[in-house]
Amino acid sequence: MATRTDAPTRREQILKEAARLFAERGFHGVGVDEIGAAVGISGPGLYRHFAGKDAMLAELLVGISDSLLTGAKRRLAEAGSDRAGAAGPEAVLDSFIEGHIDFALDDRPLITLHDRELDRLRDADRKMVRQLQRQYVELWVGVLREVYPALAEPAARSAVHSVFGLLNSTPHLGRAGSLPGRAVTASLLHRMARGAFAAVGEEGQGR
Amino acid sequence: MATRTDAPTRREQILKEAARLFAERGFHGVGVDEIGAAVGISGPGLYRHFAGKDAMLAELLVGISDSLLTGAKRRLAEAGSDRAGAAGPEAVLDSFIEGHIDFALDDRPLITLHDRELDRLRDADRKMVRQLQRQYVELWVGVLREVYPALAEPAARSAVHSVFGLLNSTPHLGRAGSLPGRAVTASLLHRMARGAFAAVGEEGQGR
DNA sequence: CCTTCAGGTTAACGAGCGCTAACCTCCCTG
DNA sequence: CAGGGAGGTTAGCGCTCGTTAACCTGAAGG
Repeated sequence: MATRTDAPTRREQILKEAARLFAERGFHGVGVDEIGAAVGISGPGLYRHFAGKDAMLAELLVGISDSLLTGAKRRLAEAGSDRAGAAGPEAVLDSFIEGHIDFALDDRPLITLHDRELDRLRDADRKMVRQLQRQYVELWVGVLREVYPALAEPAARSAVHSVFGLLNSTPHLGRAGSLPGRAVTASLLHRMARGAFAAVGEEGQGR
Repeated sequence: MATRTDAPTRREQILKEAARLFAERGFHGVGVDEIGAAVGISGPGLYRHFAGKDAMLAELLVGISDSLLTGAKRRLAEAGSDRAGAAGPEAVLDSFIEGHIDFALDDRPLITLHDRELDRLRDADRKMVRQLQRQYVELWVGVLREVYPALAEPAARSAVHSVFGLLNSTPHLGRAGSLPGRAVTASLLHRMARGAFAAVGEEGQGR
């Protein structure tokens, strides 16, 4: 039933290494020979698995966006049928934040690619990615406006984008695993995201 | 005494257009012919003004980092001798945030380059940029820990980087000037930044 | 009026890179 | 045991792109 068979296949190896290299040196900055070398084969052997370099980037970016959106949908559904039948929108928002942080911490190369190399896609793929991204944003906006009903929609959308910027800052935090521990970092990011939302959601706060 | 004479010279035209193009399509994604065409001359005429394409990027990135650092130093000094002789650290923090937002809103292409193409520099330039960046971060960390003395230094540094991510999200906000007005956006970003800092600065906040 | 020089121009070279062609070699199946 | 396809290999083509070379030109200065 699942589209994948069993073990981490060659394709996935390639995708993983390509993601890392693209994030490190940029899409144009890495050659197919390097990607091949990273998985033990050399150069054009990649073309047995992908139609071209562009196809790798496309599959990565679509995969990222789809994964984020799917995760958010799942979390929304789970919250709707969690315990008593209706967990508050606050819980959903926390769940969204948690999911995004997990992604940002576990797949840092992907999160880097996500907003860096999108323009290198051909039109069809780029539109697909953007549509998935927009759906993801809309889920956040909807939940956010449930938590803070006074928040206007444009402001909510801007706030969501800004919090994405905050959460996606993980690549800049520790160049070489100097993070003070994954759980600590996750908690810090989570509190900051909630604080940022609260600051725009609760209007009329002077100082 | 100033290193520049008077009017926006050709060099500056080139730098401005190069910044825009690099931000749009990436350093490797734009050719020298395009940069030349953007300022009315064609192709290798650029080499009368710059040693090469790398030199343009280097000058841009060093200029950005230096400008941010210089601005922060000035704001810190101004606050120290502002009115009564000692404006609170909160005012300095607000001033830092305001300055960074101005930069992020006025020079979006540069802010994009800032954390996107740094790895394409040769070692000497990259070290210079990183040193300037670190000094800038340290100024923020110092002020932040004055405002929130309970905040440990690693957490403060992470928080600063994360807020940079938040403030630097401006390129994702409105693709084509769909922002709800510059002042409104600036205010929103400012409140979110303060809210994010407050959330980590004031410990022991349950929910 | 001749020189000089800043600031252009076009032609062309050389390197790098994506991709294809042609070939090889297991392993699996009938 | 034939054979065929999956998954490699190396050689090489063609194009792009950064950079250089050689040449041109108009304006300032003695």
